[in-house]
Amino acid sequence: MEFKEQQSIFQQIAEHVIQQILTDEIKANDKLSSVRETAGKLGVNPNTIMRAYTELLNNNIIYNKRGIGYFVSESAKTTILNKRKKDFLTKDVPMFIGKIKMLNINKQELENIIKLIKK
Amino acid sequence: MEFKEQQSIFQQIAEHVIQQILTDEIKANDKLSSVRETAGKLGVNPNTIMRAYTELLNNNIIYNKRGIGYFVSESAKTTILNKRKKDFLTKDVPMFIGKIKMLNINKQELENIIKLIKK
Amino acid sequence: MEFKEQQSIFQQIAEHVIQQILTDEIKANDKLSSVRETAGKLGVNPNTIMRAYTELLNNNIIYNKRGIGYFVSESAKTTILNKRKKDFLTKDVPMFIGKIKMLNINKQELENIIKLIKK
Amino acid sequence: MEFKEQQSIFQQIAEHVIQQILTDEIKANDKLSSVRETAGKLGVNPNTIMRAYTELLNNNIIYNKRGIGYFVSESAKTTILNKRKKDFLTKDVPMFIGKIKMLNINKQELENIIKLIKK
DNA sequence: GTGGTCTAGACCACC
DNA sequence: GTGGTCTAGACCACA
Repeated sequence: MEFKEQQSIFQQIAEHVIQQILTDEIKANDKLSSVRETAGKLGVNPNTIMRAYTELLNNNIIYNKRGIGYFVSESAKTTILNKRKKDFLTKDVPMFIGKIKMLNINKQELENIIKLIKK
Repeated sequence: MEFKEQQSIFQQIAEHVIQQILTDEIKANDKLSSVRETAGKLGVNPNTIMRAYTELLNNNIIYNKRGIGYFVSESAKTTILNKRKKDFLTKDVPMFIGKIKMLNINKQELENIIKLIKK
Repeated sequence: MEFKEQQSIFQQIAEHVIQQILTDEIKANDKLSSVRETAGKLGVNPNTIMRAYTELLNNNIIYNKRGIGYFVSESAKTTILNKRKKDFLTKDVPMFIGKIKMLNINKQELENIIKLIKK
Repeated sequence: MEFKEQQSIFQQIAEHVIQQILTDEIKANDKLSSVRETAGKLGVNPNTIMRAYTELLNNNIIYNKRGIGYFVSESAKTTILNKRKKDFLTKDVPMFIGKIKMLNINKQELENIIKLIKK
C-alpha cells in the first residue's frame, strides 16, 4: 500500500478499511488484522494504525473485544453509506452546481456532462 | 471575514481575491490593498497575507511593482477560468460520477439532482 | 452472557458470581462450576476464569479444595455485604452528593430523585 | 499536578481543563496554554497533551485556530453540564438506587443519607 | 511561535 | 497473543 502526500497516513488507512467494508472484502463481525500485524505489513508505526482504528471506533464502524482485537460493526456499512450520502447531497451536489454556474458551462457541455452522469 | 478551519487561511485569502476578480469587483491592473492594510483589516498576521499574494503571483494572477504594490494581471480572469474549467472537467466531474455510482443513488434521486443542475 | 466493554471480563465474571451469592442462587459451600466448564459455557479463555476465581479467592469469598474445585465460603455473603456497605457509605454517598452540588440540581429535581430513592 | 494511577493521564488532563471551565477559571474564548508549554509544566510528553486536547476538540468543548492555539468554545460550559446531568440522571441515580436496595439499607440509615443529600 | 503527524521503542493490563 | 498508554524526539505546515 502506497500513501498519498496530501492526506495523513492514518486517515488513508481508515479510509482503506472503509473501502474494504463497502466492497464486502471484510464483513460485519470480521476481525481486522491486528495493530502490530497491520503496522508490519504496511511498514508503518503501530501508533499510526492505532490512530486509524481509534478513528473508526469513534464512528462506530468497528468495535473492540478486550485482548482479542477489532471487529467490523454489524451496522458498519449502513453507517458509512448514510454519512456519505448525506455529505454528497448537502455538500457535493451544491458545490457541483455552484461550479457549473461560476464557470459558465454552456448548454452543450452541460448536456455532455449529464450524459456521463446518466450512464 | 471569517475563516473555515478545514483550509489554511492564506489559501482562503487567495481564494477570496480570486472571487473578487471573477465577479469583477477588482479588474485587470487594479491595485490590491497593501499587505499591511489587508492584515489589519482581517486581523491576521502580515506573513499570512504575504503568502497568499505569493501564491497568486506564482500563478500569474497578480504581478508586482516594487515599492508600489500588487496588481491584477491582464490575463488574470482567463487564467483562472481556464484552470478551473480544466480542473472541473478532469477532476470534479469524474469524482461526482464516481460518487453517484458508489452511493447507489437511485433513478428518482438522480433525476432530482439533474433538475437542480439544469436550473 | 454478554460483556460490557468498560470493565475487564474477569471482573465481570467475578461480579457475576458475587451476584449469584447475594441472590442465593449459590450458597455457602456450594461448588462453583469448574474453570473449564465455565470457560466453555461463556466462550472465554480458561485463563480469564482462573483470574476471576483467584480474585474471589483473595477476598475470601470462595475457597479451594485441591483437585476438586472452588466452593463458596461460609462467610461469603456477609463478607461481601460488609465491604459493599462500607464502600457505599464512604465512597458512593459522598460522590453522589458531590455531583448533586456540582450539577446545580434544583429543588424540584432533587425531590423527584428522593422520591425514587424512598420507593 | 499529580496523576492518579487508575485513569490515563490524558483523560485526567482533559478532566482538569473541564474543571477549570466549570469553575470559571478559564472562560469562553480564552486560550488554553499551548501544547508544548503545558507539557513542560506538567512534566509530560507533548503527545499526551495533544491527545487530551483532541478529546476535548471532538466533544466541542474547545476549538482551534490554525497556528495560534486552542480556545474554549462559547458553549463549552453548557455542553459539559448537559452531558454530566444526563449521565447523572440516567446512570448514577439508577445505580445509586440499585445499591440501596441490594444492600438492604434500613430506614434509619436511609433517612441519614437523605439528610446529607438535602444539605 | 503554534498545532499535526509520525517513528521507535517501552511498559502495562488483559485474554 | 491482543490493545492502550506513554515517552523522546523528529519533521512539517501554518501564522
